[in-house]
Amino acid sequence: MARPGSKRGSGPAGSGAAETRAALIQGAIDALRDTGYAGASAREIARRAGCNQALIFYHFGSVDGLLLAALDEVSAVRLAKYQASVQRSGSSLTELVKTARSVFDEDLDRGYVAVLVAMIAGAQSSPALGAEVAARLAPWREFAAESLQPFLGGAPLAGMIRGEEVAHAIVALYLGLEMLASLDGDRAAALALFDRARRAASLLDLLGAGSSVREQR
Amino acid sequence: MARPGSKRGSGPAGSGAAETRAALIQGAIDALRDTGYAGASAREIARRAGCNQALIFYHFGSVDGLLLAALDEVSAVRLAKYQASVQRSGSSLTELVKTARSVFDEDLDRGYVAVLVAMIAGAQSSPALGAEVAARLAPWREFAAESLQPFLGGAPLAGMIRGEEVAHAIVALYLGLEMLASLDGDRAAALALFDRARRAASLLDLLGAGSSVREQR
DNA sequence: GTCTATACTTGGATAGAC
DNA sequence: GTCTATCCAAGTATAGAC
Repeated sequence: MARPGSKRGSGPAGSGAAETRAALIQGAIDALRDTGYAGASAREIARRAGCNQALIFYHFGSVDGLLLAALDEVSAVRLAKYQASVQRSGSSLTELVKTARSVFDEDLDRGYVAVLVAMIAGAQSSPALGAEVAARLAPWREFAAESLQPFLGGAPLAGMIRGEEVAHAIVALYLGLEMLASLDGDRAAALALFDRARRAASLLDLLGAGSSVREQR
Repeated sequence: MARPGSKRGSGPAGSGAAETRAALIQGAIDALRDTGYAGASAREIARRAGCNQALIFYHFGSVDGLLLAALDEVSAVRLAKYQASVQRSGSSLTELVKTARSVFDEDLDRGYVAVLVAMIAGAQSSPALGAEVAARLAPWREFAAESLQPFLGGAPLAGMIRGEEVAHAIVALYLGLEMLASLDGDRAAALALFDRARRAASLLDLLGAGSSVREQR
């Protein structure tokens, strides 16, 4: 079952074109997480991927092209996981917050949100990159809005808040918490906030228990 | 009143050492705001300051040294203004939120928070820089906690929230809103949030009107 | 204190051998 | 598809003239 067209395997494990692409993308994710956009150079990424710097340009055209592919990868993986987790958490706001907490925790471990933050920050250096990053952030924003929507329809707070506004705030808060956690090297403050939110949520769940929380219209 | 030691004035207006330092700091602020940490190179900053690239190393030792001086400048200027504004806004939460909104608006215009965001993001590239940035962020966090403290003591929500937690969330939210606004090139979503918060605050002000909102102990 | 000139390093990108 | 070699642009930093 040896793959054709691969003469030797000094690079990434497996050494087909797909494996090389995957290794480069993972190298880009690691570099963005550990050193930010400024440190995510072609040579640094290739070093982490264990292959040659020229391959970045062969497979992705440019460094920014690779970084955007890395962002795509992160977005796809995380969005799928988030959606599954949120669905599993059912219709209770308390459960949603608990899910958000564990997801945040895993994000910090894997550096997924760090990648997003680094790319948003790096996007300042070119308008074209900014547009690409914005397009990739859009699904996250929609997802936040959709996850919150069931709880805003007939909840006790109805009329006081609008879905997109809350979603915008949640996304901003998520990004900001990641920045502070990475700066401090300490996620305790962020996790404490999630715990506090969970308690507030359980209160809201109680208040809305008999009312129309689960109603559609 | 000609200053000694300055032979000619092709650089910044005035052309004393202090003027040059100020021009470089302003150039660094502009570069960080417009192009992020990755784009804030010695040559780019010097171009914006209208003077020579070598002067950065003469006056500040390194590019990072200048960027930190720029962050110092921003921190000092903004903190002074914030404190004055918050004191002027008195003891009503509604007024505090209104103040926060106008301050946020001005920050986006001048790019002050953009500088902070860029430096936090850029700090990923070196642990030493991270420590310096963290130290400069500390006063902002303390200020947020102090501003909120009068409203958390005996407010209706007392016991549900702790000051440092809220302050942490506010700072994170502020940073995140700045990131999203700069990415979108549109601050409307953020401003709408401030308006929503103001309405919520006026509700809280009403609820706490007769109670111990202003009590010290 | 400020400039020019320059040394040196790193980064993006391509050509061509294999 | 991958590697070596290389070009060129841009970056940090310093030396030395003025």
